[in-house]
Amino acid sequence: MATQTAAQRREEARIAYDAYLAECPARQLLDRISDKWVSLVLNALAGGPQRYSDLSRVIAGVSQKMLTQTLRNLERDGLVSRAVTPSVPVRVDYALTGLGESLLPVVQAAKAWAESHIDEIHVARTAYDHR
Amino acid sequence: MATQTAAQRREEARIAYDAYLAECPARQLLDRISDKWVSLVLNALAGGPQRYSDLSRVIAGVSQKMLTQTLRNLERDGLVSRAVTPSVPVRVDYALTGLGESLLPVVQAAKAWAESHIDEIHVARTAYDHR
DNA sequence: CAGTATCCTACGAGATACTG
DNA sequence: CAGTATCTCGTAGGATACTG
Repeated sequence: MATQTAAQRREEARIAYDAYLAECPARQLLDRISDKWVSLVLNALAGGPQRYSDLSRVIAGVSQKMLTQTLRNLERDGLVSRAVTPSVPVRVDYALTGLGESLLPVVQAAKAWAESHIDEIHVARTAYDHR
Repeated sequence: MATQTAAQRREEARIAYDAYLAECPARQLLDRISDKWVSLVLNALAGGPQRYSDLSRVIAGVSQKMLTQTLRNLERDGLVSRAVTPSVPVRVDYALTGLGESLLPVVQAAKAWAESHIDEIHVARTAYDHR
C-alpha cells in the first residue's frame, strides 16, 4: 500500500524547501527589499541622513508602527545607522551605512528596468485581459 | 476647532500615497519579483522552456494553486509565454519571453549582491541581537 | 520628538477535492 | 496532465492610545 500520499510527499518537500529557502541569500534579500516600505526608506536616505520625523513626512502614508519596524529591521541588518542626540526633546538621525549604500545600485537597477519596461507590461496586461 | 485630526490628515495622505505607489513602476516590479515563487520560476525557466509538471517538480514544495497563480501573473505581464499542445493528455510548455529574459540580469544582480554581502548582514544581526 | 503597547482585520497562501 | 473551486487559518500591517 501507499504509505506516502502525494500530499505527504509534497509536505516533506515543502518543509525541506522552506529550510533551503530560509538559507538562500537571494531570498533573504528579496524578502527584505520587497518589504513595502524598505525601498522607500532606502530611497529617502539616499540623499543623506534624515530624522525620524522627516522620514515620516517624506514617506507620506506610512504608519508609525511600520516606519519604526522598517527602520529597526534595516538597522539590525546593518543597512542603516541610528544616532540619538540626547537633547530635550531627543533627536534621532538615520543614515545609510556603507553596506546600505552598496545596495543602492541594485535597487536603482531594478528601478531603471521597471521604468523602461513598464509600458510593455501594461500592453501585455491589456492584451491578456481582453481575451 | 480642528476639523482635521492628525489621523485624518495621515489617512488622506495614505490614500493619495497608495494611489501614487500603485502607479510607481519600481513598486510594481518589486511587488512582482518579491512574490515568493516568482524568482524561483524565473530561475527555473532561465535554462529553457519547461512543462507545468517539470516546474512543479523542480520547484519542490510549491502548491498547485501557487504555481498556477504565479504562472498566470507572469504570463499576464508578458514575462513568460504559455504554449498548449492539444494532445491527449494535453501538454503545456512555459518559456521566458524576450521581456522576461531582459529581467534576468536584474534578478542576477540582486542575487550577486546578496551572496557577496550576506555574511556582513549576518554579522550585523548577531551584533544587534546581543545588546 | 520618537517612539511602545494593543487590538483588530483583510488578505495571502496552503490543504483538499473535483474536472476537461 | 494541467489545471479549477472552496475552505480555512496565520499573520502582515493599519488604527488607536499611551510614554520617557
